[in-house]
Amino acid sequence: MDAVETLREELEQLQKENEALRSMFEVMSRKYRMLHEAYLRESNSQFPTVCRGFTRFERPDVQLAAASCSQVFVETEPGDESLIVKDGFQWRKYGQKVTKNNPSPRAYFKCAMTPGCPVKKKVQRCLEDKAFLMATYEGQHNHDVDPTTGQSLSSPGSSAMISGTTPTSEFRVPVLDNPFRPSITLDLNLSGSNRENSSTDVKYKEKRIEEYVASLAKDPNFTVALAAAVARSMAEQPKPPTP
DNA sequence: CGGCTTTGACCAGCGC
DNA sequence: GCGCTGGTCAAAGCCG
Repeated sequence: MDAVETLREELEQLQKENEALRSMFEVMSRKYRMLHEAYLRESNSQFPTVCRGFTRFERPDVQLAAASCSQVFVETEPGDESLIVKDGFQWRKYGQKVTKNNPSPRAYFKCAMTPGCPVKKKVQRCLEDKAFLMATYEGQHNHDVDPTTGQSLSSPGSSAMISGTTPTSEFRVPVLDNPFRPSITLDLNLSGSNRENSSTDVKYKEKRIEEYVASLAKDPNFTVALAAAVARSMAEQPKPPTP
């Protein structure tokens, strides 16, 4: 009988923790919605300025003047194990390593469109969600996009969505002028998603929430990450009218 | 045959 | 000084 009682206590404890986490997540979601609404209001009045550094650039001069280091998250097809990010440029792979914190190998690429182009990129599967590839761009292209491809420019700091080349979706976390600035990723679609409600899935959700809350508590750049999430949300919506 | 990818080796930076 | 880790090099193999 003691075992049953112990289990019951553990269950109650877990329920309390679950409730606490749920409350925290609801607060997060509420704050996200408020920020998102404020962002939409702001972007309606001064859209190009607000979006600088995030997901939508329309002007090539803004693209070329943008930051020299950025990260892109690219969703891949299920079962696609390759580390190829289609971004309109030609890349030569020069190395691959398995890093300490991620069992997936990291691939190293150099821009191969012109011999002297200094741009490099690193591509690694996202640890939290293996459906995503994380590409880190360093440097700036000293040339324009290959006109034969007809694809939009996607140099570091620019963030034009790649049209017609890939069915993937992506959002970009700008690292601005500091390439060593840490960044975190947020999947704010967690609430209200259509995941199955199996027990393993509930545990998965709880674990994810726990991870998010922990990372938020530790990371002073929450605002940056939240802005990136807003940018992602913007990217998934129909393009707002430009003035 | 030339260009690209793969992969083991090598090097530099950093922490202990 | 040593070991660990990330980044780069370069030889070998593959493919069109």
